[in-house]
Amino acid sequence: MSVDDRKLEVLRAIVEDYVATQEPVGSKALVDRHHLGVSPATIRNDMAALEDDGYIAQPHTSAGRVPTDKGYRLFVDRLSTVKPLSSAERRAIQTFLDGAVDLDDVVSRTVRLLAQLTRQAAVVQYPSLSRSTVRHVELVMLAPARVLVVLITDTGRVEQRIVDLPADADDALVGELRARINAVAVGQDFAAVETRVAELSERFGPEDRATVAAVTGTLVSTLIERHEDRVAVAGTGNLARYGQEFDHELEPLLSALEEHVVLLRLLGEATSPTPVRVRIGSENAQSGLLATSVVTSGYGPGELALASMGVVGPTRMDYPGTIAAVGAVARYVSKILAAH
Amino acid sequence: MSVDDRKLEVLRAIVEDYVATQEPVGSKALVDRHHLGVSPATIRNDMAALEDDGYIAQPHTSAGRVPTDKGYRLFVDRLSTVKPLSSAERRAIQTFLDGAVDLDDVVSRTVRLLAQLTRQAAVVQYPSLSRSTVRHVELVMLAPARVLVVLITDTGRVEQRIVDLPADADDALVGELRARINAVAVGQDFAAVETRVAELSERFGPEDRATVAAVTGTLVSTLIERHEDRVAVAGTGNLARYGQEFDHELEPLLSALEEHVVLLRLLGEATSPTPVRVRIGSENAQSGLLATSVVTSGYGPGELALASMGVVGPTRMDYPGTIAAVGAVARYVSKILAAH
DNA sequence: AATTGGCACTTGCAAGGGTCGAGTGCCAGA
DNA sequence: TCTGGCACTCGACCCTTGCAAGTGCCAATT
Repeated sequence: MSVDDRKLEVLRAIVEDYVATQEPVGSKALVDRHHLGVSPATIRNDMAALEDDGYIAQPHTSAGRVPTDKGYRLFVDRLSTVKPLSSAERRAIQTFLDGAVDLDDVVSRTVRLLAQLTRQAAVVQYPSLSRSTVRHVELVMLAPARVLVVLITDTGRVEQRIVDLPADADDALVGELRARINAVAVGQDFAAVETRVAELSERFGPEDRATVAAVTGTLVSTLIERHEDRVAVAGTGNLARYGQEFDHELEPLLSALEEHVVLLRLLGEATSPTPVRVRIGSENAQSGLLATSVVTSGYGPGELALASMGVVGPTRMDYPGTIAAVGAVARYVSKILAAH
Repeated sequence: MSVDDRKLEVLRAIVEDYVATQEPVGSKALVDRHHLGVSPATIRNDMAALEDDGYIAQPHTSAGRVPTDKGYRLFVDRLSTVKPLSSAERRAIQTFLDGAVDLDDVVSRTVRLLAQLTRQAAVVQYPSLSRSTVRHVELVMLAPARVLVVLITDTGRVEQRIVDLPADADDALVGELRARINAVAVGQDFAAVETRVAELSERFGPEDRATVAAVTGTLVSTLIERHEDRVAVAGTGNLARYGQEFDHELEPLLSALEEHVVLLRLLGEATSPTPVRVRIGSENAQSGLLATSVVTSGYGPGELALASMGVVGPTRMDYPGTIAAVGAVARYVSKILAAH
């Protein structure tokens, strides 16, 4: 085993021990717990080198070493092996998710499942409107000058809005409008709907154009405004267990978890479902989250990821286990959505 | 001023000082800060009596006194005067809530507003399905054997469910079913809908009854299952600020705030919008919430409260301010709902 | 050149001990 | 019924000390 290899092995051991014990780890404990075939003094030299390179640090002079964000990054990228889920966990995923009745249920079950599996805070984004397509648009007259617009997407998501019309409308007009909207919108993604629906009012007589514009305008604004999607959060209590660790940082963290805008940025842009991404500590560049790591994965029925899910926890988390859990849940949810 | 009156005055002073300083309050500090016209020794006697009666307690022998749950209860019931909101707060309520575009928006704005005003965790129940009435039921065919059921209530709430039919249906059947359901359901409360819709299948031919039953069954189960309403939570981070106080109790508290079932029980049965209710510490009889008080108020457009809102905080909270804030927000939201 | 054992050094942490001060309860006197 | 005085209790704080973990460096060994 070459020297560099051993240094990496030492880093791996430090990360694993530190994650397990939550205490700075020294050279002696390291040789005791892991059967590296060398003496503590040798390890000390390696540790000094690792510290020079910025992978580990000591909280104070006479303490053991603690991994830095950079150290965790190296660990995640090159040292961790995928930890397969236990069969109990696998079963938990199935039984937990198979009972879901609709999209809302899938999301709320998923977020609770993730929180429970990882014992951390979980975040699940509702499938993004912007990447899904329209399955149906329904117009319901509530009053002569009031129409409910219901938008149904191919992911099963439903959005509704009430429109006050500039003038009274009758069933015939609404019926025609419904038919025309669906004719141009069904099966299209949202960007396409936006342009195609805008051209609709030309097909109607001048006296109806204001009404048509009110309805299509609402539809388009629903597409745009709700573009910033909803997210579900669970397991914030799990973070309190690490209370000591975050110390006084807990409050901004909890606040951040309530800010959906922040969460969406956190979940980031999901492009394809497969790879699980990890953002560690300061890589987040998000004020309340400098002491946390975020493990995310895209998910969705097809090749494209419609949304993201992930967990938020302390940087000293069990990365292999968390990555495996997030990946497995994302794959399973994707399968469920595809079957729908 | 009679002796009993002074004892109550002492209790009031203790509660106010303790809430302000978060530290046990002694006899000397009491006479200094409040101009009771007597000496510390006299206060001590009163305090001893109050302690005998269980209104206050000392954490340890040589410390000052702290109110007990019973003491807070007496304070809330008889000693606290309503603290009018500042004009800034009043304005905040208006500007914050007036921009709401739909029911979801009203609820999410309300919960954030409450959290901000009281600097505690806020909980708002969505207007209860069970007490509202049906405004419209819409059926949308998604596929020959698949129908989307959309339920719209008079509070503007929309619930949807997808039904897989036992056999293919055509537009005519769905149209007739839609008409009949609306004929018997619109304007009715949910209990009535449940019975009246059940009788519907008799009006259809035997070959369609299974289809009708599938749709009406789904409708009814939506009424029942979604009966347990959704709640919105905000401001959990505010609780972390009291971290020391709750000590290790923070985790179960956060967990409880994620359990919607627990929250709904906490919000309790709202019967009429007006009175603000306060549950103090052990009165909650809810495991994670023994160190917290809950201030709730019903709200709704009419005389009957459709739902509840409230805040959760430490027992040592500013009761007059919190009660005023919750009451004012509840009244304002009720007004908004009535105007809708 | 890499590894190792030894050794001096640093430093946080826990325990012990002493002082301080806030606060109490009680009692005698007004 | 109230008040001043007094002895007492007990946690908070500070300081010291001993301890143990862990380090860095160096000379010796392989």
